[in-house]
Amino acid sequence: MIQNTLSTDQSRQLLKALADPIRLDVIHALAEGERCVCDLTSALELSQSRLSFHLRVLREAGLLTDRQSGRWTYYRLQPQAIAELEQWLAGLRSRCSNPATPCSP
Amino acid sequence: MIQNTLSTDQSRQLLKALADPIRLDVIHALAEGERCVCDLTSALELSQSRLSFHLRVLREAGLLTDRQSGRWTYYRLQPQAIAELEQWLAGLRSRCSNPATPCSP
DNA sequence: TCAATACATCAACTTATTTTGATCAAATCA
DNA sequence: TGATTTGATCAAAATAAGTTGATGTATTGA
Repeated sequence: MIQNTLSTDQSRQLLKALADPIRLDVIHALAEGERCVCDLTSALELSQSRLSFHLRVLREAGLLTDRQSGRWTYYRLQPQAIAELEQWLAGLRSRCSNPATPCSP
Repeated sequence: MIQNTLSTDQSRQLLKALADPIRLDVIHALAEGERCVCDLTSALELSQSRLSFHLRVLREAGLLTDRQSGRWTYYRLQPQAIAELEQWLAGLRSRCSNPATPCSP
């Protein structure tokens, strides 16, 4: 059995990080593997500081890790963060027994 | 095989709806079954309009349904909405092959 | 060393979300 | 009927999130 280690705060941070179209674009752009920021900037046609802001949100949520190499910073997905969120949601759902028994007619 | 019918917009709406502590409280308060708004108001110690606002967000995201009975409105969870979000996340994750092959040393 | 490139960060601004207090409509009860 | 209760909705205020343009630091290459 897999243990769910996400706190509610971590989960909320993940949910919020994923609830943004630009950040989903970033995730899709990184689906094939890691890329440097300048590459993402031109691929997504975003200003440097704007992209940097969203990369930080994703990184702080645990969805991305970064790696320095020379003057480039490479970002990479952490798909297990998504898996953990899935598990957290499954836990939430399992607590929602929803007995479908109305309190009153 | 289960089809994932959520659009990106629906998923974002669900993610956003779940990324709020008050709304998670509401979900937990409804875990045992449906409750009327006045009951939730006192259970969660929220002002009426504040709770009403969050109920609407949850309802519009598809996480709750409501039912009128006399002068009460009963809200109930739709756990399948969470299940659909889990599936959407699984799809997102599956697209993140993450080959772990750095572009450069 | 000097100029250029990559990228983080900051402050000011804009936009979106949430909260508050008030008003309103429907249902019920005296 | 008139008073009460439930709960939605609205406008204004408060707060949070995102954007912009500028500045700063590290690295590299000329």
